[in-house]
Formats: sequence, C-alpha cells, structure tokens
Amino acid sequence: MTDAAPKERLLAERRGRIVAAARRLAEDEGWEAVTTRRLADAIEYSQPVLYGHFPQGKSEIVTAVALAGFAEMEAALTDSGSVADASHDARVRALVTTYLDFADRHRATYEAMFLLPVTVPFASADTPAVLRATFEVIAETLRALPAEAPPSSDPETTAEVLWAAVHGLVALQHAGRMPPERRAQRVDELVRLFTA
Amino acid sequence: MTDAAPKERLLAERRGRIVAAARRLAEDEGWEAVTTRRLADAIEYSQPVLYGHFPQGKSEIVTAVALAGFAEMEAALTDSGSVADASHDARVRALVTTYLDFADRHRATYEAMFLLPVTVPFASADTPAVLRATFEVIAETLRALPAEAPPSSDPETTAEVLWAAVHGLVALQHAGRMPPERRAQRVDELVRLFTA
DNA sequence: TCGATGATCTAGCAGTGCTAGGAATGTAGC
DNA sequence: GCTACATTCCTAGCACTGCTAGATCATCGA
Repeated sequence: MTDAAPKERLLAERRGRIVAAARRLAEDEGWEAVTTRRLADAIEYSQPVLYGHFPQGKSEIVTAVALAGFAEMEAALTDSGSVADASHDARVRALVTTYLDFADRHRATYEAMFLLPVTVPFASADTPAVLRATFEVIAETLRALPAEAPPSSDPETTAEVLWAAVHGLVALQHAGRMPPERRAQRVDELVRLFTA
Repeated sequence: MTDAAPKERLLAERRGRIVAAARRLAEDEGWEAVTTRRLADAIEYSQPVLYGHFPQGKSEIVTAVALAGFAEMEAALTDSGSVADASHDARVRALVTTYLDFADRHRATYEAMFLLPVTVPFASADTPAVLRATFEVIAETLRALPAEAPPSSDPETTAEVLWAAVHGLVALQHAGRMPPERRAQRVDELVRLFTA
C-alpha cells in the first residue's frame, strides 16, 4: 500500500485525533461536555482548524464518531455469531448480549449512533455501507432460524423487530427507566420470544 | 372544589401557558427551537419570570411537558385496552398501535418523555405516579394473557420487553432508521411474537 | 401617605457554534 | 537568496444560548 503524501497523512491523522478526542470526552463526561473549544484544546490548534476537517461543523464530528461506532459494533456482532455448532438459541443470545454489552461499554458512542440526530441518510442510496452491514448481521442470524422456529413470512421484518427490542432495552435501561436487577430476565425473555 | 385564590390561580394558569408554549414550539419546530427567550415572548413576560415557576430552569420545563405527556399516553393506553370481549391478540395489537400512534402524533412530547434527559427519577420512591401508571397499563394487558399463551414466569418482565420493543420501534422509525413501508408488518410481527 | 413586600424588567454574564479577516508559514520561480 | 503568492492557522468577534443580580414598578397594609 502506498503511503499518502506526508501532508495528507498528517491531515488524516489530525482528523482522526479530533474524532478520538470527541469520543473520549463524550464517553467520559457526556456529549454536553464536547465543545468545539475543548476539542481544539485537545488537538492543540484553534477552533477554525476543526472546520477545515469538518466544514459542516460539530454535527459532522458527531457523525464521524457514529460511523466509527457502527464499524466496531458490526465487527463485534459478526464475531458473536461465528461460534461454530452453537444452537440457534445460543446464537440469538450471543447477538443480543453482544449488542447490549457494546452499548453499555460505549454509551456516548451508542448515543451518537442512534439517539443524537445524525446527518447521514439511512434507508437510501446514500446510506454508508457500514450502517447496512450492521443491520445485516442481525438479519442473517434470524435467517439462520431452523425450520421449527416460529413461522415468519419475512425474516427481514423479524430482524427489524428484534433490533427494535434490543435498541429499546438499551435506550430505556440507559435512561434509568427499567430496574437494573431484572436485566438478565429481560434478556432471557427476549431470546425466548424470538426462538421459542 | 374551592377555587384557588385569584393570584394563585393566575400563577397556575401562567405556568400552564409556559408548558403549553414549550410543547407547541417543540412539536412545530423541534426542541432546538425552544429557547427561554421564545417562551418568554410567547407568554409576554420577560425571561426571569420563567425561573419564578421553574427554579431549576429549562430542564424543569421539559420535565413538565414529559409528565403531561405520560398522563395523556396513560389515558390513551387505558382506553385502548378497555374494549370488552376483544381477543387477547386484538388487545395487544390495540395497545401497540395506540402507543405508536401517540408517539407519532406527539413526536416532541414523546422525545421529552424518553429521549431527552429528564430530571425525574424513575424506578424509585420519588417516581411520579403517572410514570408507574403508564407502565402498569402495559403490564396489565399482558397479565391478562390467556392460559395457552406462551409461558412466562413473570408477566412483569414480558411487559418490560414489550415496552422496549415498542419504544425501539418508535425511536428507530422517528430517527429514519427503518423503511416506513414495512411499518404494518413490524406491528404484525410484534403482536405475533407476544401472543403466539 | 408611606414604607415594606412582591412582581417584573433591564442588562449583563459565561458559555455555545461558527466565521471574517489578518498574521504567520511554506513554496515556487526568478 | 529573495520575492510573491498560496496555504495554514490564529485572533477577535458575531449571534445566540441559559441564567441571574440588581433596579424599577406595583401592590398592600398600617
């Protein structure tokens, strides 16, 4: 692989440091602590330099954090489904558990991925591949349902409903709207509903 | 019922106008358009008057919108479950459909209820009764499951998972992350999973 | 009628995202 | 090596945000 020109490599590196700084600040202190002044301090340049990399401003930085998060979540979900010889029940459980763990360990990143308004179109031709890929992992796990699983005319729709349920658990648990001590029971019930 | 003193009634009325103005602005233009300057203009007083009613500032106004929303949603959900002689399938479907309709018709209010950080504790002794009441309607519908419904050791947990799934549909659909044309299929699949 | 109290306003603070114009630095050509 | 031009970065400031201190106005009771 050829190296980029030194100047372009330095620019790309600095862009990466901006995104990393945004993510770190958000994970440590919440998105409300992520300001353009603090990001500029973190990379030791002035504010206008941020706008050189992200002409659409702060929301474009948040989008970059979200896209990186989708890539990591897709990798984690793909790994979770790759255990050979696992029962289907075990594979759905691994998917759900991996998703919830990722969202818990990267709360602010997850928030950027789903909760903050992100400027990237989703169900359209412009949708970045990494967004489709993440959903595809969920759909693929359900397509692999054995024949005795509950009939569903459309595994795509079942995948959407499973995704909604898991996402809903994340959002309501993070918002403190569900008792934390029943978390494992909710996972058990969710897996039971989708595999019984 | 005795009337409040005229002064106290005028204060309560003005407080209600602040909350109504916040909700209307949010529903029309989004929460980012709801500023303390615009709320003050809407009630034709200066900004500090807002802080007389809401000493904890703007987030307390958002909380007030959220609590009003919970009360309305609880009433709507209670009505949806009150159809006599309906099959259980029909009652779960009515609950899900009513919930989704409410969230669609009051997007900004729903956002305040679940998405914006609200300062009210949830699963604790301080939780306002209206929050518990809303969840209770969902739990009650599932407690009424006939004996041949899928066994669940704990209808409470099933209610939490149903709520998570419906909430997830709202959040992902509002965020434009699910194809709108398959909305009815997702509702069908959700109802099937919880009543099959 | 006057003083005390309550209600409301004005003006401003500290912070936000963002940008215009100037300064500093780098590069190319002569 | 110097000059002119291009690029990069900085300073300073704008318009806006949530919020509040102190001043002003209105009301009420003695």
